[in-house]
Amino acid sequence: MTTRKFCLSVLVKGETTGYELRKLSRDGLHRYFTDASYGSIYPCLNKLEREGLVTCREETTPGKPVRKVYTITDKGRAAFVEELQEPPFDDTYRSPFLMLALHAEHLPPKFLSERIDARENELRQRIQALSEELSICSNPASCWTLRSGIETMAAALKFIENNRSELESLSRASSQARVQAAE
Amino acid sequence: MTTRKFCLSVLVKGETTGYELRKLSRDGLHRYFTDASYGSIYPCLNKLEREGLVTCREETTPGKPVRKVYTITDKGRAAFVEELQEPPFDDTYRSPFLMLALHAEHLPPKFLSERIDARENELRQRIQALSEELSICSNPASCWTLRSGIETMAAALKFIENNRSELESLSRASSQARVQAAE
DNA sequence: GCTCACATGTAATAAGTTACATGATTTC
DNA sequence: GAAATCATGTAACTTATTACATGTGAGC
Repeated sequence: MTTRKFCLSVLVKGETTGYELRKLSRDGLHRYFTDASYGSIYPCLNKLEREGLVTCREETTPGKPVRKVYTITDKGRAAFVEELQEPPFDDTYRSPFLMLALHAEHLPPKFLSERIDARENELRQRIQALSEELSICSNPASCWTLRSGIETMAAALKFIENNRSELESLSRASSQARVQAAE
Repeated sequence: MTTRKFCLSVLVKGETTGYELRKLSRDGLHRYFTDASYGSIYPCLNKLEREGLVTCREETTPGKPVRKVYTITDKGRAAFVEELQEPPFDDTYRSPFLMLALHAEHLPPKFLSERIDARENELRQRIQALSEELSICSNPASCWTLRSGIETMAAALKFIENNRSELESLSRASSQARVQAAE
């Protein structure tokens, strides 16, 4: 259902292909909604076509594989607006990083620091990606959504930057304790 | 795998039951990591027991159903620390709310406003729940994680409060346009 | 008398992931 | 010559959800 909404969400804004959909689900704004693989996208597009919510045409560019370009229909547009108004509504946040933070005392200091670095970089990259998208964005609702993401992630990043030393101390302290206990 | 890490994450901090695990996965800090149902928790606990990572004892309180209380073993503790250091590490955020924001123009103004209210309330409730947990929290790593969650959600809430009118205008404007087009 | 909280568990079903299969072109 | 990008798709597998099954006690 997530994949379906995601596909329709992209398609109401314009034509696209399965290959592009997967990229969109990993790179930009749509990362907020899904992280879909080929194995879910292609069957989904076929199903949408069977239901008459999208149409498909094949495009041949010389020297490239055939692309199947999907276009949403009026029926598809109506169905999407309907489905948007159906539950579920609750946002979910799954954070392997915060799971690590929670158990910082049991992790090797080096591993923890590397993970914190990686998380900071991940946030910086995503903030930058969304900022770039924002700078060329003309649709007001898309801009709003991008700004929301940027500000939230900026807050998350700032918290880590300001407080990481505390977490790293915990890891070092209990790491030393383990070494001493072993002696 | 999410459910497994979640169960072990709770169990390293202390004994618990399947019933409690489900509540924890919905209410407090652990909402960040999973939202597990009985159908995933009970089979997971049985598997952990078979693997020797937890032990189980039955507790009978007069007038109440039998509770199966699970305790992590040394082997379980070691396995958890190992598994924590395995991928995946990427945080994922799934936001049906931002999906609505993105398509604000196509939604009825009343529905949108109700959803924004609901999202604000959801954030306020979660911030309050985490703040309460923080006020009685003694473990430094747990405090860190709670504060991280509180600050990030506070930023998300503030953004919505400051910018919701913009989104609501978009919805009203296109709603009026649809009415005029119909006339 | 009804509903909620406590408490465990299974079976059918839905959904998505991973790995595989295929193949051309471009870049290093 | 290797790797990356473009491009579509399937099959086996894993995982989790939903609904069901069962039963007690407390509060309204």
